Amino acid sequence: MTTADQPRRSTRATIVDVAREAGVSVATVSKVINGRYGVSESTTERVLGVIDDLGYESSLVASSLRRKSTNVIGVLVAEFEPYSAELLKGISAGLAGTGYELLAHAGSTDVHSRSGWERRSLSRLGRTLIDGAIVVTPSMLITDQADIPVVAVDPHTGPDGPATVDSDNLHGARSAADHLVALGHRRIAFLGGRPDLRSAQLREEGFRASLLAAGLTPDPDLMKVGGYHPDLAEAPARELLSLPPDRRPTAVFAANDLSALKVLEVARELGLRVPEDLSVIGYDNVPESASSTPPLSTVAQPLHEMGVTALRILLAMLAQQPVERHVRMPTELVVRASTAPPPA
Amino acid sequence: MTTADQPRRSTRATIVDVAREAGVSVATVSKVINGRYGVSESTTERVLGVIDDLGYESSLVASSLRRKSTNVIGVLVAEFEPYSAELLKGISAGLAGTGYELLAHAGSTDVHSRSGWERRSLSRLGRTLIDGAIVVTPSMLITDQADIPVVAVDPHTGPDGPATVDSDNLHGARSAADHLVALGHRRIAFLGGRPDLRSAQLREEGFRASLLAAGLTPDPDLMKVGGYHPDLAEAPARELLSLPPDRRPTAVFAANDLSALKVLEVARELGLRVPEDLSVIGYDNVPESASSTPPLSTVAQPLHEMGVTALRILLAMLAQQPVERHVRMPTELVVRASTAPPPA
DNA sequence: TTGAAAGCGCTAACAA
DNA sequence: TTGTTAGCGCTTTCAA
Repeated sequence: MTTADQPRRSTRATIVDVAREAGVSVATVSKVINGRYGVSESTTERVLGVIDDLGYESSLVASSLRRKSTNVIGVLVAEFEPYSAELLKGISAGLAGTGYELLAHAGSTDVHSRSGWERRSLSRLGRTLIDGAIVVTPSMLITDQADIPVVAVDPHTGPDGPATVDSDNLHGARSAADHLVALGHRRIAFLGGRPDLRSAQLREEGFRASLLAAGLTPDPDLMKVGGYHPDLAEAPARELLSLPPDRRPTAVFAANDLSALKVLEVARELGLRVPEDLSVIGYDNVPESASSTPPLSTVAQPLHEMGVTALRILLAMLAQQPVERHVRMPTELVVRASTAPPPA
Repeated sequence: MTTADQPRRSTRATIVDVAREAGVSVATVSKVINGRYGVSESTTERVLGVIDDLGYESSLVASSLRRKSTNVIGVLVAEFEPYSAELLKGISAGLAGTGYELLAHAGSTDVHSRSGWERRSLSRLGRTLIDGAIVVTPSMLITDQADIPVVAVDPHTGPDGPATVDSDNLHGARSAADHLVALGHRRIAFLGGRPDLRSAQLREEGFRASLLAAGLTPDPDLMKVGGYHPDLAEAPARELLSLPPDRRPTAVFAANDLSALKVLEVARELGLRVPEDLSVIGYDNVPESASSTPPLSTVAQPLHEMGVTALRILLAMLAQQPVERHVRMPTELVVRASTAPPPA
């Protein structure tokens, strides 16, 4: 049996098309779709047949607008870079069998005007498109913008915000800097992250603590901010490595792998060999860090598990179940080939 | 100045709230938001002020429903695994400055019932939520489900479907198998991909061609299908490696890295050393392949560029500009540590 | 320059 | 068991 009496529209079929074709009301079709009681078996069958014929699928947008819940989880990121991509893999894996769908939204287009994207995304999607959200490295404190459950991964600094998942940044940074110190480095630079994120502050703190414990004084000239982003890290990296040899750092601890990778790039450009002339260590252990030249020493965060955990917390919140609101995960030093003793 | 005369609602502000607060009609607020002409400067200012006070952001869902276009690009995947994540990174990077937002949708929850997810996603999101879509490894031939522009990455096999981006699978597979042959392997197994995808068929074809060219006959017992998915690849991998030593392959070419990684895992479990007892080569060069033990030899596809290209084609289609509808990208053999001459 | 009203595709009372 | 009706939050004619 073919389709409508009218010439086949080129646009997708709507519930109205189905209703007309099946000779029932729109409400009845809706009931069939959503498995509500009170539709005769014969009608159900007929409607289902038409739905099949027409290849009808309900519009997520339209039903979201009307319904209170949508069964979709939102993952809000500024952009899809290695860090958020790893979290996404974990979240996606954790989603299997939960009955939820996943919608990931990249909200910020410009590197420089990237504050507040999560507030905007949350407002635009919250309560209508998504039932709950995981927001990755929010650029500001999240309040209950959209009155949906939210968990933040690598949260913004500030007093009681949303539920959070992070890793032990203080300890992680300490272990990275300790590693450099243990190798014998004395002029160690720090290429910081986004100052608004608690993680960046803690990594700096860990760095300082390590140096102090070793009897070294962090040199203000060797402390730069790279914003966790390669584009933002390039200039400070270049400054650091362009210092005269006697003042140039023999090692740099970059607050994330992307910045560290950029340091590698700049070093190569300036003719500095890593690790012979310069040691570099990153943070995060994104997959890319293993395949750089040389492979990057770094501090591993369990990104997949952090994603899974964030999802678990969010699902518990959605199910109104009690759940811990702050989870901190361990880190691990990963020594690869970008760190070595300083040049003699 | 504080907010409403009414007790602050706990739900997000809507356009009605803004209108009430500003003492204008909803239509006027809409005009202000969308920069339409015909609103006095003073009114505009007042409305903008209220919007700011209330932290109002328009609901993507509601405006999508009413509008014809949404300025958002959809990326439709079955799940977020390394392959789609890499494409996503490329797409995300390419999106900067285009004015489009990105919404990535994971449509399939279950590994086993994963056929047709893209048809569903396309119907549910198309024309209402997204202006165009990039669909990754579609499980079926895409017709104009949603009458929005679509480009498929790693397309389904079949006659003229949507615009496509893929890489030279025939040549890539050939180079992988040639590598194994050149190392001296004679009993080479093939762990295939998803038979419905053109890429999987071509990789098998390339494999056969290589063996034939070397005067070897592909052994049907050593040809398995792994479906590109670790969960689906485990059983066939185990079968292959559990064969008696004289019939067991000395090398396996897995049709994608995820399957190859699974082979590594199974080999380890069975006490086979890689590459001493068994060589393994994958396909894709996802970042994970570089950090396995041992690092995986593989065939690189330029995944970021493929993502960027798919986006470029899609944007051209959206802009009604002429554009090539099929782009094939080159591949490159990446030899790492998982391949070596066969045991003597 | 402003607002009233219709309607996007759907769901949920409520009536019939 | 089915259909009528009233919206969800927004944009867009069209009148005022």
